[in-house]
Amino acid sequence: MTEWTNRQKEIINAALEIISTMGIQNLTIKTLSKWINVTDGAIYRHFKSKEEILTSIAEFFKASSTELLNRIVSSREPGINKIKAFFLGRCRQFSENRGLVLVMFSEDIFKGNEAYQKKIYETIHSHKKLLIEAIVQGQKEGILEEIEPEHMFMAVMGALRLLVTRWRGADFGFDLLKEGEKLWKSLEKLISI
Amino acid sequence: MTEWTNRQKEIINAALEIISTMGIQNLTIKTLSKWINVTDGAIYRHFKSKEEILTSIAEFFKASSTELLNRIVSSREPGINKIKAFFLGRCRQFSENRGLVLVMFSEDIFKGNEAYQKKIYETIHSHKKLLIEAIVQGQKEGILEEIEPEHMFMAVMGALRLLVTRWRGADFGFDLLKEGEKLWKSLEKLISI
DNA sequence: GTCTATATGCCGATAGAC
DNA sequence: GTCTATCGGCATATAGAC
Repeated sequence: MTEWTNRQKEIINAALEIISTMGIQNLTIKTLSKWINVTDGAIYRHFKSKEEILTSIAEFFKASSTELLNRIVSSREPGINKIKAFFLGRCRQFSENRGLVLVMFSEDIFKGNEAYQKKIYETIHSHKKLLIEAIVQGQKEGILEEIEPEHMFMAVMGALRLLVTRWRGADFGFDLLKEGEKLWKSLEKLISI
Repeated sequence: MTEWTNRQKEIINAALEIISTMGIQNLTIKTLSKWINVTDGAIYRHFKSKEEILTSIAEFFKASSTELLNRIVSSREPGINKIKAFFLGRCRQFSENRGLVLVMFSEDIFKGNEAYQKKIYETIHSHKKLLIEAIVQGQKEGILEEIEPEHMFMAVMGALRLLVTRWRGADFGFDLLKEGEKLWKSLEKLISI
């Protein structure tokens, strides 16, 4: 399933809003149907199960972030610029759709939904692969420190994750992109030679 | 509550085991009572609610990690050694009790249990404060890069978190302490001048 | 497509016998 | 302290009228 009806899109967006404002725990068929002003039974006209809704969210996430990544990878920029573009692109993406934060940073939440987990895992993994290629490229260009590329990946993405976690903890109360830019400047100092 | 009966300790440990093997979703009074071979009603002789069990887990976490941290802080080591000791100490701690991983890295999971969240939040926050003091100390000693201490904290602890997440994803199938040591060597290169 | 009504199951928690 | 039995609540999902 890669094409959705308008109602389906409405449901997916509502689910993302509920997740980001009230937490995944409160995403039930009931809260979802109330959100878009229909009764709970009506939801099942559009999705055959709650699991299918979650899987659709995973597909939405994949579609919207793969686009960002492909744009970056196909550019002929130095490795470090690619990493920066990804780092800040993610900040922008999260700012625009807060629901995606939870989708991406929730290893436990969706336990039990294998289709969902598999898709998220694949997506994150392919991103990781491409970023590590950019790191290797940067090392070859003599700009990045010569450490295990995977370790550099962990430092950069781990820092981003903590920033986003703090942002959520602060109820999205600061400008993620602005703070992301500051953080990136610090990280750049660390990873550059 | 800071002292527990044997049965209570048994229940707390069982809960941690269930969380680490089957996920927090499957921690119910029923799975818990089955795990230690009593009926569900019997649990309520030892804890008055499920919430109280979770809060006890938070207290257990606090007790076991504060001890580590105090030992480190009171030492007269250079700042960077303190950070290293904390980093590897955490790896060791998680290796010894896998349940603690989920306790620490689960912003969402325990939503709804305010007592739990508050305690975990306080604990993590006090650790962060002490670590940042160690970073500032290291910068004064001229050993660590002169960037925003908070950003260095995020890079180091974020990387640790991703390592631990990978460890869990691999079903604890590699030696966390060993991989942690490798990761630390890389991080040391990044943050040192 | 949406409504109301309902089936089914699991959850946390309690009562009372032993 | 543990047992069995049970309550009330809420979850997903279905059936049938409109």
